Amino acid sequence: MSSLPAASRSTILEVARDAGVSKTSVSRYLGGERHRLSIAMQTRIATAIQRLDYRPNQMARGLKGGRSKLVGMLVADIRNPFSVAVLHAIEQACRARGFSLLVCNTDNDPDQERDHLALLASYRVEGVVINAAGRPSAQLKALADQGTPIVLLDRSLNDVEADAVGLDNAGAIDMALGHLLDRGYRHVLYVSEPPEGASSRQLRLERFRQRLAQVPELTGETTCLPMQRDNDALRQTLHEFMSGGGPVPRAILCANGNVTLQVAHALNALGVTLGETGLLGIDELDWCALAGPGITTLAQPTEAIGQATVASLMQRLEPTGRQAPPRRTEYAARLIARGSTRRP
Amino acid sequence: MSSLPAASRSTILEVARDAGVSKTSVSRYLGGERHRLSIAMQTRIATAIQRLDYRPNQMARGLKGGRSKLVGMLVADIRNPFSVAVLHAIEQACRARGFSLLVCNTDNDPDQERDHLALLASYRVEGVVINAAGRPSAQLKALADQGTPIVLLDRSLNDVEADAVGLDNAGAIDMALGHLLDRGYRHVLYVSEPPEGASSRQLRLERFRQRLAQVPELTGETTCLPMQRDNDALRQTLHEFMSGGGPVPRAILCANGNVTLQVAHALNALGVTLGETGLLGIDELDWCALAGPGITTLAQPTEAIGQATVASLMQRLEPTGRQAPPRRTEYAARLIARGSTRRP
DNA sequence: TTGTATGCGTTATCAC
DNA sequence: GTGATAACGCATACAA
Repeated sequence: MSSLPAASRSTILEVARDAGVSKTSVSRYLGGERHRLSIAMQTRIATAIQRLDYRPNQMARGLKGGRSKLVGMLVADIRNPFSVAVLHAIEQACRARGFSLLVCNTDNDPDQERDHLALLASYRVEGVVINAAGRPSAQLKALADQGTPIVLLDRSLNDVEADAVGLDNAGAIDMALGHLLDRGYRHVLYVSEPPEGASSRQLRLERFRQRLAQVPELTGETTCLPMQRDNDALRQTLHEFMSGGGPVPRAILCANGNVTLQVAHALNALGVTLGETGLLGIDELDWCALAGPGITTLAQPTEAIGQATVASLMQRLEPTGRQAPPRRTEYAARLIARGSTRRP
Repeated sequence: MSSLPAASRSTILEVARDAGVSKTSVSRYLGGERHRLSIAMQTRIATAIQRLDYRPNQMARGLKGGRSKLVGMLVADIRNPFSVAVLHAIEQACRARGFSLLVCNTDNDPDQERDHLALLASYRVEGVVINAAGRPSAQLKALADQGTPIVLLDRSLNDVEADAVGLDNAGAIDMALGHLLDRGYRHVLYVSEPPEGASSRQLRLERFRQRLAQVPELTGETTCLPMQRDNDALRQTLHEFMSGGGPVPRAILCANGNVTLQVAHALNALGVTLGETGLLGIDELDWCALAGPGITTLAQPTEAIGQATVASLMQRLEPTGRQAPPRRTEYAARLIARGSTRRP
């Protein structure tokens, strides 16, 4: 059995010929209109499809009806475990509904984001999930005008009308500060990446400051730094905080998983004892139980977030759901207390 | 400025009309044949494209020439940081060459793998990168016969002719055992996930046994377990190893990053002191420096692996490269020594 | 240098 | 029930 070189895929026409029927009938068979065909024809078509190992060409299908069966997803940082967890849930949900996911990583670069958005449009994706890196409002508006539903993931864009799904950021900060207070900490350093262009970062930062003003038992500071590896600036900042003159005991609150990682590295380098100095991070990471006495975290319900995202999208795809006003879906964080917030 | 509902995207025909030229000329303009057009026409077309915000429809484009500009990637476990790192590199490389990446996660499920492979075929992807979960030989053969280049990532499939890229597994095991020997360990437990269907796991396991037979100073055991969370079986196995009667000092060698994580959790629960008992893991993870005295690892060059993968694919896409015999590209691991292999 | 005509594989609109 | 046939948006052989 010699394999023919470049045996081009069979088409609906070949199936029709093989079965001795018309293209139309085959198309109907595939398009969920079997009930309109005679049993005899159904079986003949089924046989032909099997024999030729026929697979419909999604390109052609998309060209004709505008139904690409594709959902596009823009991820700001594919190496972020939180993003991947949500991505995973989204992919499953899409798949369950007959959609495939075209994933684009923007590496937090607005330029790449713009390019990728254009790309997704050119593939006529039927919906877009975007974990925005910049403010691609123009592109998104173009998509929206074209009738493509958009869901904003984790980060909102206030100048674009779209559903949004994410964490209850204010609630998370409240939960974090409540826990730290419970555990007896009195002075908190909030460490974040620069909040520009990431609404969730802004919201968390804002809420932190707000709560500080409201809760007299608590004082604190904030610092925003880019989080590369071997971060001297971060180490320096932490060092100053640790040796500063504020109230004690002190604690550090990390705005997201990436920050938690870098802060943990820096504290490690500084020889800080976790617990004595509190440490709490937003985002659960699979190693948090392993670092020192374990790092206390606020887990985001990634599965629920992913499911809600796709649910929103699918609703907008229904003829009835198109017009509804934008809706924001928020989920509460879940506290996972570990040794890093247990004072000796 | 009221936004028109569902303002359908403009087509090449509208651009042509707007510019007062023929479709063909516009098509040429976009297809990299501008040099064949008069300057006047070029500018008119450019203007029209801008004004209409025209974007070529990739679906139609792919339909005509079979050039979907899509590369499909099947990843066995999207939540594995190693896979994501390689995925990241592959995406960048594809993008640099004008291709987009259609990513499918199979969750190590051969059924999902088969489905996704069919899906990729239906989108007429021009190449496939597969980090195989099962033995989808039939599907891959169909793709290959159809002329679609395939690259096997990390895991080989011996009954399918395709390029392969991955780690030098034997070399990595040698390096690991050499390091453990250097550091004075004498008895090694090799922990792996079940190797069935993952060639790299098989190769590493085999080599471990082989080296043990060759090196008289070293004795050891192997165990293969599925790596879920809260793994009682694993904890039990490790406990027995630690309290067993073999030579000392003892060390544990983890077959991949996932194993390292679970073993670290189990050792943590058992209260084992790292270093006194050696621990070395294949795959570098970003928290390895943080667990106890730091975990020694063998890093895979994920960037190089990703680049080589795409390079292979692109070579096969050239008319000249189609016929070349399958080629295997292997990269050496890099040792990152930390406290977990430093005896007190 | 530019334009015309045809076809890619599919679905939808008609007729029969 | 079933089958021609016309789009869908684009690239390309061919003609001018």
